[in-house]
Amino acid sequence: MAGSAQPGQAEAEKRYDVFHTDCPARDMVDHVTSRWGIWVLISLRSNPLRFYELRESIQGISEKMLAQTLRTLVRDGLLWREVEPTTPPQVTYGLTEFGRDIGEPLTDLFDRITRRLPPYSAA
Amino acid sequence: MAGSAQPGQAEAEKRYDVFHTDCPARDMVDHVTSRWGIWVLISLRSNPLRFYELRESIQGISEKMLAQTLRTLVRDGLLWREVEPTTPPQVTYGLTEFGRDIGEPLTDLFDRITRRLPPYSAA
DNA sequence: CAGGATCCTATCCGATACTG
DNA sequence: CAGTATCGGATAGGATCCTG
Repeated sequence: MAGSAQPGQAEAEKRYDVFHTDCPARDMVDHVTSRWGIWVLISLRSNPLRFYELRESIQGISEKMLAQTLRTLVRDGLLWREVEPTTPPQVTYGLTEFGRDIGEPLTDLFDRITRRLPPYSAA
Repeated sequence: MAGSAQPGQAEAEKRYDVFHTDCPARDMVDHVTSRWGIWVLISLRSNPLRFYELRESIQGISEKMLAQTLRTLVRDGLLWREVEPTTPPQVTYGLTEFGRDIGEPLTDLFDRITRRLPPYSAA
C-alpha cells in the first residue's frame, strides 16, 4: 500500500511512506491489533479453544467483547469456528492458516516485549 | 488503549494473566499496538522523521493524536526525541534500540497482511 | 454453554483556538 | 513548526438480562 496509486496525489514525491486511510490492510491491522484481538490470536496459537476457555484465558475480557472480537476475526479469515449442535452447545475456535501466519509476528512481538521488561518491573 | 495517561490506573483492576500471573507487558503491548502507535513505529523504521513528516506519512492522523502517541512511545523508551531550538523549531523523532527491536515484528506483521490481501487495484 | 440485545458510562479522537 | 488546551460528538466496552 505504501506504493499504491492514489488518484489525485500520485504525483507527490514520496520521501517517506504514506499509509492511506482507504488501504484495506489498515483495517486488517486494526482488527488484528485491536485491544483484544491480539490476545485471542496468541491464546489460540498452540491449540483451538472453546468460547469459555478463551474467556478464562484472556482474563478481563467481557463476553460481549470476546464475541465481537471473535466475529471480526472469523470474518477476516483469521479464525475458523466450529459449532457442535449438542446440548449444551459447543463452539470451538482455532487459527486458520492465515491466522497462524499472522500470529507468528504477534507472538514474536509479545516475546520481545516480555523479554525486555522484567528487569525494570514496570517503571 | 491509545495513549492512556501516565497516571496509572489507580483502581486495582483484574490482572491479565494470559501467560503470566502479572503481565507488565500488557500496557506496553497496548501502546505499541494502539491505533496510531504501530504506524508511527513502522514509519520510522527506515529513518528518523520530523513531526510534520510523520503527520503526512500517516494519513488520517490528527496532530493531537500524533503528539499523544509520540509522547507515550517516548515515555516507553521506544522513541527518542530531539529538539533543535531554531526558528522555527525542529523536532525529530527516531527509534531507540528497543523501538527498532519491537518494530521488526510489526513490520513483519504488516508485510504478511499486505502480501496476503488481494491486489489493491481500482478502488 | 454460547451469545444476542439493551443500557449506559468511560474514553477516544477530531475540530478549533491559542502559545512559544 | 510543533505543539498545548478545551469542547463535544462518536465509539468502545462493561454490566445485566435474555434465549436456544
